[in-house]
Amino acid sequence: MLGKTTEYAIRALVYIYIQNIKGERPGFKEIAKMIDSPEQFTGKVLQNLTRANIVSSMKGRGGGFFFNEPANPITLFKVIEAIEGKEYFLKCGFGLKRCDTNNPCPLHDDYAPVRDSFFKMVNEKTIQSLAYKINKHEATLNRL
Amino acid sequence: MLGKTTEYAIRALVYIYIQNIKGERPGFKEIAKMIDSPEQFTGKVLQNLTRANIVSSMKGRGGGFFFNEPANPITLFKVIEAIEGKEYFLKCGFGLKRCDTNNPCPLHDDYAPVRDSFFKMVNEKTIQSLAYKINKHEATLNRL
DNA sequence: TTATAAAAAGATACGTAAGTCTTTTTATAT
DNA sequence: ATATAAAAAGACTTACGTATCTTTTTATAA
Repeated sequence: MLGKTTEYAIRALVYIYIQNIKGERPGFKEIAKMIDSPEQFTGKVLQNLTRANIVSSMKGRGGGFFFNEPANPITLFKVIEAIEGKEYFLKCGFGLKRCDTNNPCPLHDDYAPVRDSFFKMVNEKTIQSLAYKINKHEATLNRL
Repeated sequence: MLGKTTEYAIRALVYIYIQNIKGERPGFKEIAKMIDSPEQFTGKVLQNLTRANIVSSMKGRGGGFFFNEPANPITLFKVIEAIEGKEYFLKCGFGLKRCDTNNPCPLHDDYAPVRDSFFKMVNEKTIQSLAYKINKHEATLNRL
C-alpha cells in the first residue's frame, strides 16, 4: 500500500531512534546498511524528512541524524503525510473525484471502513512504539 | 490504494455489465466517455482485461465489449490481480522481504488485519454487485 | 466485393517514483 | 589553519505507470 520511499523513511527513523537511545547519531550510510536500502537515496529521503522537521541532522565530523524531542512520539501518519502527501487517506477507492456518504460510489460503504482502519492504525503506531518492539526482540528491523 | 489503471478497469467493467443487461455491447470510446477516463488508454486496459479472460470483445462493425458468462460473478480481486499483480495483497507493510506471524516486522500484528480486511472486501465485492447498486440508484458510476 | 466500424497492435511520449553521481557546505578534530 | 568527516544540494539516470498516435486486423452491412 505504501511506496518504497515511505517504507525506507519509517525503517530509517526507527533505526535512528534506537541508536539515539544508545547515545549514537548515525549517518545515512550506516542507516542504509542497517535497514537494507539504497545508500544515496536514503540520504535524499532523510534530507526531506529533515526539511519536514520530522528528524534533525548535524553536518560535519561527528554529525548524523537524531530526534531533538524524543519524548514527543512521531506517528506513522506524520511520516506518510510528509512523503505521500496530505491526500493519501482521502482518495475514493473507485477513483471518483468526489465521493462521500451522501454521494457515494458503489464501493464507498465497504471501502471507507478499510481505509479508516488503516488511518487509525497509522495514527496509533509511532516510530517509538515500533522501536520498542524491536528492542524487546518481538520484531526485526530487517531481514538480511 | 489502487492505481488509476485498476480504477479505470473496475469502472469500465461495471459500465459494460450495465450495458450488457440492456442488450448493448459498448465500445471503448463510449465506455471512456461514460466513466470519465482517457479514451485510448481505456482501450489498452480493456485489451489487457480481454487477454486475461475477464471480459470478451468482438471486432468489426457492431463489435464491442461484453461478458460471455454474466452469471459467473467477477470479484474485484480478480481485476486487481490481473492489473496490479499476484503479489499485491502479500507485501509486508514495513517493506521487508519476508514477514509473517513467526518472524514479524514491528508493524505486522497491526498491519496484517487491515490488509486482510481489504483482501476480504475485494473478494466479496463483484462487478455485478457494484452494477446492482448503481441500477438501484444507491451509488453513481461517475461524477461529471 | 467494397465501404465502414470496431478492437488489436505497435511505437512513441509524458510524468513521477526510485536511484546514482558529483560538488558544495558545514562542523569538528588535529 | 588545515585535514577530515559528515549532511546538503544539484544534475542526471532509470524504471514504471500513465497516456497518445498511427497502423493493422477483423467483422458486418450495404
